[in-house]
Amino acid sequence: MSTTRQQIVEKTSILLERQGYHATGLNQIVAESETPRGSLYHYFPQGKEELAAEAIEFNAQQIAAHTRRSLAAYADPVAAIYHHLLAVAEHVASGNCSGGAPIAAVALETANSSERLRASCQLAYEAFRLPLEEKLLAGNFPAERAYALALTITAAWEGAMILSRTERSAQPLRIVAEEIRTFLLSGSPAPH
Amino acid sequence: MSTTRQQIVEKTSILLERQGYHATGLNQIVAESETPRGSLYHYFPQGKEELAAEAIEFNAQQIAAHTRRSLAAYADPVAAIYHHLLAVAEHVASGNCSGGAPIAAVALETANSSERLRASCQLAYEAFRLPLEEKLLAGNFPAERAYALALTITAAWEGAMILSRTERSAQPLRIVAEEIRTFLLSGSPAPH
DNA sequence: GTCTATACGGTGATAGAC
DNA sequence: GTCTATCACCGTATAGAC
Repeated sequence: MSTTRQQIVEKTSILLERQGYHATGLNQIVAESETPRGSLYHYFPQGKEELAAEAIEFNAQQIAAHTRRSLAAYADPVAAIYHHLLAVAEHVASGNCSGGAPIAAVALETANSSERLRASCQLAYEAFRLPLEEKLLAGNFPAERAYALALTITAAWEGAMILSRTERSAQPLRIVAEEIRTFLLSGSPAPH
Repeated sequence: MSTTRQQIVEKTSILLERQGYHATGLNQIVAESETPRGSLYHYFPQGKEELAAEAIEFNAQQIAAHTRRSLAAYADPVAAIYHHLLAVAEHVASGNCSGGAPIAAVALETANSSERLRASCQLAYEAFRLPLEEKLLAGNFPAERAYALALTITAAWEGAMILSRTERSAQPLRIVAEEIRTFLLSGSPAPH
């Protein structure tokens, strides 16, 4: 797989996360990824929409993989999820981060205007939720509970990302991580 | 207060909710609000940013007022919040809605590029949270719990809005509403 | 595969008449 | 207060040389 192509996709995913779809121009992508101008339409003949769709799917797979690795640190699903969320919160707080809320901006901007990008975002949110759901299932949460809880965690975390970015503070992420932990504990299946 | 001016602000708030900041052009605002082209820079001499800031604050006050009215229907805060969220979910499902997630798109797009709009969004999120917090306080939740819970509800609901828009289904909103109810019940202060 | 040049539409914003 | 005309700029996308 071409390095140039991969560089374009990765840089695009970062810019989309930070600025959203419409604020991210192809000129900026070419400039900041330091790739040849002529390569863009060579690798992505359908233009910006095709590139954005691929960047979103790339971003989603990266996050899903990272989440699975992170959750493997604890056998107990509640502890695993709690520590995973706290680690993400501190990573955001440290500033070494594209922004948090990896695809929310694109999802909101394009849900009504591009079926292709909407579908990519839907796949991405499933990719975010699945590692959580699997971990809860492995910890003996019933299937329906695991689904509803994983969906709720995904929603609460995405919302907390928005609040933290808006307030320029990791505090909302930290608070929501605590509340999620409390909630999961209150509904944990009895150990046997 | 001038009707023309108010029409511009209201239409802008709808378009920002549906499309975000960069996808919403001044031409579209003028056209769809059916206001005179010359009025825009007459009422908003600082241009698009000033108009957007006012639209966000208008939207926030509207939602806060609606939330307070809606929460007044039940004395018990858990029941009040639950029924309020369900009503919003069905309103979104009905389609008579600008989109849900009133300011999330703008918040994400502008958090890193416009201090003014970031500040407006921060105020808006406080306006969303306060009615919930007040209701919980009135129901004898301790102050710190009321704050953390109201913040978490705000985050989870904003995230659920994004998921529902992306999936084109009110199901995420309904599920998250149920989970929030369960969570609040598990942590309710003992009645006396 | 990559480059340069360019077409063409739309953007926010301004000037000046009325 | 409102209208029209116009500005300079930037967006995506394309054509054709190399």
